[in-house]
Amino acid sequence: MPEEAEKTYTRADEAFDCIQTSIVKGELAPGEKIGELELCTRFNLTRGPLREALGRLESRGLLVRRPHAGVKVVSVSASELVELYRIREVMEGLAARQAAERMTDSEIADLQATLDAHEQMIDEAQGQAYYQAEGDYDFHHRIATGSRNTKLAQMLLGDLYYMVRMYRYRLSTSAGRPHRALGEHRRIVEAIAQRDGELAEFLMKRHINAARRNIEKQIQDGVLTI
Amino acid sequence: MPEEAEKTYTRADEAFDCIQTSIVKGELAPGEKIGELELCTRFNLTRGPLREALGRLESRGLLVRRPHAGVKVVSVSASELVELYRIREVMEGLAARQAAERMTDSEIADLQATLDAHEQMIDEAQGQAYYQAEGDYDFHHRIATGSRNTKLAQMLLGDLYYMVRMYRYRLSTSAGRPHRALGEHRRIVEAIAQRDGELAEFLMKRHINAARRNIEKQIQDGVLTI
DNA sequence: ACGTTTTGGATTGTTGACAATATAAGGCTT
DNA sequence: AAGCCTTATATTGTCAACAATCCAAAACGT
Repeated sequence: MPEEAEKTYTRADEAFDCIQTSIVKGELAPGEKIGELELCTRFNLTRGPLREALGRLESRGLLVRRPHAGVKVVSVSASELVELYRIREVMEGLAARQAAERMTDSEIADLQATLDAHEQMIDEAQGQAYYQAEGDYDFHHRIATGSRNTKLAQMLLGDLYYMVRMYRYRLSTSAGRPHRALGEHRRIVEAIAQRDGELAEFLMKRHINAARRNIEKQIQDGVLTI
Repeated sequence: MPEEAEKTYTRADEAFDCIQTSIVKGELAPGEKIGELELCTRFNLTRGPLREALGRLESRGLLVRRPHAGVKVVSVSASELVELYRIREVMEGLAARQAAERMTDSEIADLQATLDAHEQMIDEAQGQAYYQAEGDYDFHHRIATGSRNTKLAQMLLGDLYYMVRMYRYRLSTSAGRPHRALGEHRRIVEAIAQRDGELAEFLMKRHINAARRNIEKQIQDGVLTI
């Protein structure tokens, strides 16, 4: 047999995943105060593992906790969301540069293939923001892991993306943006394929910059109220 | 009365702080396997709060945990340490730029004052690496918080610095480096005082780059074996 | 009627006992 | 003698009861 990376899952892991996805999907709204007992009944577990999971979620910044007072889902202000994109800009810029230096040829080929798939998704699911977002997430995910920088990938995938995705669900991507974003993705992968790390970094930073400006515009227009 | 931000500390918070500092100070060596009972007796607490603290520490990447097998302190390889500095380069570059835009005049004055204090420390405690490291930490800490970017500060202060400090204790700063580092700090603060964000970013990136090269040299020379 | 204090309820923090699992030692087979 | 399997121990994961704390509603005084 090739490889059995089967990790035994504990109840706390389970709780962590469940609550995290619930927050990201918006089933637990930002700012909402949640009781431990309520969570226990909802996810079928006892308070021991739950509290361990809450500790992890707090440390990741998805929850805020006041002793004896309870837990509530973190609510990110509009300005804080913009700040998140400023961080993404520099970190993913680095990830793109290191990915250009370190991704294998087959990984790059895979990446190009997924871009084709994304294009189809955009054409088919015309305006289905959800699938566009998933495709975008997939792209950035691959670059992060492709950087071969363990901590960088961990910070991007484990911290930033979850917070960004919390708001992806309510962000209306403006009309032409998906196609333009795909084009930007293509150029980034081209730079990576040519092993031009400097260019990949530049293009990735500009790509996220554009996304940030798009959000700032929505905030100004009052479309996005947080 | 002005403001009472007195937070009630729970046993789990206590455990978290204790274990974290123990790891950073090297009292718990990297790679060391530690039992829960041992930790309980050492820090005088029971397993409930302890496990919550362990969850937080794992999520921050200071521990690795295998179900039913135990916890062990994370051990960062030499190459991973270098990668950490690559992340610091871009993130602290951003922090410096935003600090230049957002720090108050009095904060900047304070920062300049601390640099004077650092200079004295370096002169007095000739070669006392510990105090140099603390001064250096203080400088970077102030810039991170001065950026007014909550998440950025959280990631730098809560994640990266602890991992870097784990190794600061065993890194021998090369002969002339403290003075040169102080000079670099001075120029960064100058740029911030002039509200030149672009320059501050550039200088900060170069500063951390130099620190990284210093470490790489130590690794090559075999001084630092991880 | 409004603000302050007090008390009750509910929720969180903590504890110790119980169940499940991995590591390690010992015996068996080849 | 070496390798595999079995078993025993110790450690971790889980649970349910107890204690401490905060929040809100009611009672009191002004």
